[in-house]
Formats: sequence, structure tokens, C-alpha cells
Amino acid sequence: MTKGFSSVWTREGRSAKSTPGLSRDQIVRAALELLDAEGADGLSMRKLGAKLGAGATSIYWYVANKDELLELAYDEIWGEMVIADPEQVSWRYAAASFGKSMRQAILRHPWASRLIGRMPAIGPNALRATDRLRHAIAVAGFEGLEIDYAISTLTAYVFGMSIPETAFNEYLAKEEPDEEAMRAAVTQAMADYPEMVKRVEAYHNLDASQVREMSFDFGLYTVLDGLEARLVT
Amino acid sequence: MTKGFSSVWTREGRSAKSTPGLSRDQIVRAALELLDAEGADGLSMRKLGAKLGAGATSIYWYVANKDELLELAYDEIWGEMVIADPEQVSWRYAAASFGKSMRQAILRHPWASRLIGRMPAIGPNALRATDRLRHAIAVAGFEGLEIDYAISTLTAYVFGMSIPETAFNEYLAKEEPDEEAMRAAVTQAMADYPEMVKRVEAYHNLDASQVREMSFDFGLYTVLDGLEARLVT
DNA sequence: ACCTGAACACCGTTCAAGT
DNA sequence: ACCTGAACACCGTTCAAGT
Repeated sequence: MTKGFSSVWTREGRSAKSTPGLSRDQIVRAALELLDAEGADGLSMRKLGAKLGAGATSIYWYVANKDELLELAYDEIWGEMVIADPEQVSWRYAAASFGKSMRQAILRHPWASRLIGRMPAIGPNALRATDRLRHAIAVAGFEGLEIDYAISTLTAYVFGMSIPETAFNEYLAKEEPDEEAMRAAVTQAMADYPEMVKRVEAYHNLDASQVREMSFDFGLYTVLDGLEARLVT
Repeated sequence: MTKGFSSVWTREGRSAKSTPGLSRDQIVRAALELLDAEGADGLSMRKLGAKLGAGATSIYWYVANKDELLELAYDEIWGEMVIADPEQVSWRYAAASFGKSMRQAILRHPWASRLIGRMPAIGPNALRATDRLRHAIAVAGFEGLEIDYAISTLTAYVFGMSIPETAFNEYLAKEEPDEEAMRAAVTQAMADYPEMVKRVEAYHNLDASQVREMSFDFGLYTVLDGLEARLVT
């Protein structure tokens, strides 16, 4: 028993022009503010209504449900992902710039992590960004299904680094664990694995966010090298 | 204002032996059943209590909160991730086997996707699995911080493929969109990007899960090639 | 056309009270 | 030591009713 298909992007919007009361734009902007300020759990229809000086249920006039609202908010993040022009620079540089830009957009809006894959990314910003990456990959020389595979490989890597990173940042913000206590507990849990303890201790005096960036770059170039190897064959 | 550090794995368990009433094991097993059967949203303390023939709040005697319960459940998934012995096979084969095994474990337990990175993976199963991957990467020839970078690159790729995949599966299961309607809507949304439409149409007669597997393997070997390139340098 | 409040069916968690 | 029920402070969503 299917239900057709529905997405904000394929429904007729309510009166895009007239502005007697609220507007979809206004609602999305307010939702973004709430999400950026308080995280994914900070957005509730009641809070959003209050912020807009309206009843919680007024929002349902503009949006079918909370998921549609999140679809709209999610697409804004795609708007922040930029890519260098692959006609001007090497495809590697273009792809790398996109990867870094994706990561930054997600780190700026950690709440977006939870939405990745949860809804088809077919908003205008998502399509524009994806098409540009597709173009860069095509310029590189990939053809047919390998275009999609290459795109997936790159975006999966970026998502896979960024999603856990934001999740852990949220954990840190919420739980505020004592760093020393945490390290002690972790090394204790690793008592049976001395090599793992060494790994943890290697980071003792390093700046965490710098290490994450170095780690991200390492993997990014790894993926690009791997893609290049696929082109030669 | 930090709060020390707390995790199920570093707290004293409540009476691991005596079994007058419930037990932590029993609770975790029931939670896993609920999660596997109904997904991440299917687990509530009330439902879990009912399943165990107890009050919802009885669980709080064995577990500090729902997050601790999820930590316990999450570690079970790590127990399903296996790796070939890197002393017997090539490190590439070992790493590939781990990657495939990770993906399968996540696909079997889609609810685990949401937990990735949200809590330190320091349960016994997570540690054992991670240590084995670390060993394979060390056998390959990586040293120092690059061991961690290489591990992160591989796991990020697998997570980045699997998380959106499970999220989309959950979306499909919940919304049950009509396939034809969805494809029509998507291609319509892509009206301005003819090259993207071509990409979508390329999948018209292909088996979706087969394509996902091919795509996963493509990326996995891409990552492994990239890692190998890093070793030579 | 747009907005409202009440109501429904849920949540996680706390806590005093029971045995 | 273990379990309970009531209560608190929330959720998303529906819907009849208002203007």
C-alpha cells in the first residue's frame, strides 16, 4: 500500500507571493536560527510558533509536517557547499574544494547530520551543488555508472567523517565530560589493548581540531588518489 | 562546569551475578529485539518495560538512562563486525573484509546508524574490533598518527555509505512512496539539469540493492588503492 | 485564506513510596 | 535490593472552530 510520493519540492507551495501573515521563508529562517542555536533537538513546532509570535499549529498551514520543514532547512545547507570551477582548475582541486566545503557546511550546522539520506536531496540548492560535482567528475574522465560511484565515494567519505564528528561535538556540548576523567576512563577501558592505549596517548598534547583537519585531509587525498587510480585503468 | 565522565562501560555494574528480578543482559536483549523489529523510534522505556512485564521505570535501576541502554545495544553491533586475520591474508583483503562486515552489520541493524559517533565506542566488542583493524593497518606498514588516519579514512567511507543508505531505507519503509511517482517527481525537480536526469534514468532497469553493492565495492577499492598509494611514498 | 486552542497519543525522567 | 505509579515537562499532529 504505497502513498504516491510527497516532498516539499514537488508540492504546490501556498501562495508564494501574498504576505498577509506568516510566510514559508520566514518560517524556515526562524527554524534555521533555532537549529543553529540549540541543535536538532532545539527545534519543536511549539518553540518555533512562539518565536514567530504565533500558535504552534499555525505552521501546519505552510508545511505539511515537521519533516517538510526539515527538508527546507536541509536544502539551505547545500547552498553553502561550493566547488571550484573544474574548467579553471584540475578536477582534483575542484573535488577537494567541494569536499572541504561540504565538511565546513556540516560543521557549521551539526543538526543537518541527522538528515543526510533521510530524505531525497532534491531541493534547488542540493541539485545545483550535486550537478556541479557531477560535472567535475565527468571532466575528470569518469563515464556511465562510474560517475555516480565516484560521486558516492567522495560524498560518503565526507559524510562519514563529518557525521560522527558533529555527533561527538553534540555529545561533548551536552555532557560536558571532564577531559582528564574521560581520558582516564577510556585508557582504563582499553586495558587489554596496549597498542590502542598508545594510539590515544599520541594525542595527549595535540590540538584536537587541528588533528581532525589533518585527518580529514589525509583521507580526502586518499580518496582522490584512489579515484585517479580508477581513471588510469 | 564539567561533569566528570560517565559511560556504562566505566560505571560499576549493579550486581552482575544475582538474579532476583530483571538483569541487564535481559534488558539489552529485549531492547535489541525492539530496535531490530521496529527501528530506532520503536524503542521507548515504556514499551521496553511492557515487553519485560515490568514497569517502565524499573529499567532505571539497571541503567542510568536511555543513552546508557543504547550504549549497550550499540556495542552488540560491533560484535558482528569481523575481520580476516592479516597474518594469513593481505592487509588489503583484511581491510576489505572488515569494511564489508561493517556495512552488513549496519544494514542488519539500521537503528545503529544514529548512534555512530554519538557516544565513545569503548565497549568490549567495539574495542576488540577496532584493535583488530588497527593491527591490520599496522601490518600494512602505517606508523604513528597515520595509523589513525588510515583507520578513520576506511571507517568514514563505510559509515558514510551505510548511514545514508539505512536512513533512506527507513524513509522508504515509513513513507512507502510509489516508485513511479517518485521517479517522476525527482526527474521533474531536475528539469534544469538534464545531465542529472540521465544519471537517474541509467538505473531504470537495474536492481537497486545490487547497484548499491557495486557502488560500495567501487568506493572500497578506491579507498584501499588510495591507502596503498600513501604507503609507497 | 489564515490562525487558534483543546485534545490525543505519545515521550524520558524523577521521586516518594512500597516490599 | 528491587520495583511501582503518579507526576512533570515535554513532544508532533488532528481537527473543529473562529475570523
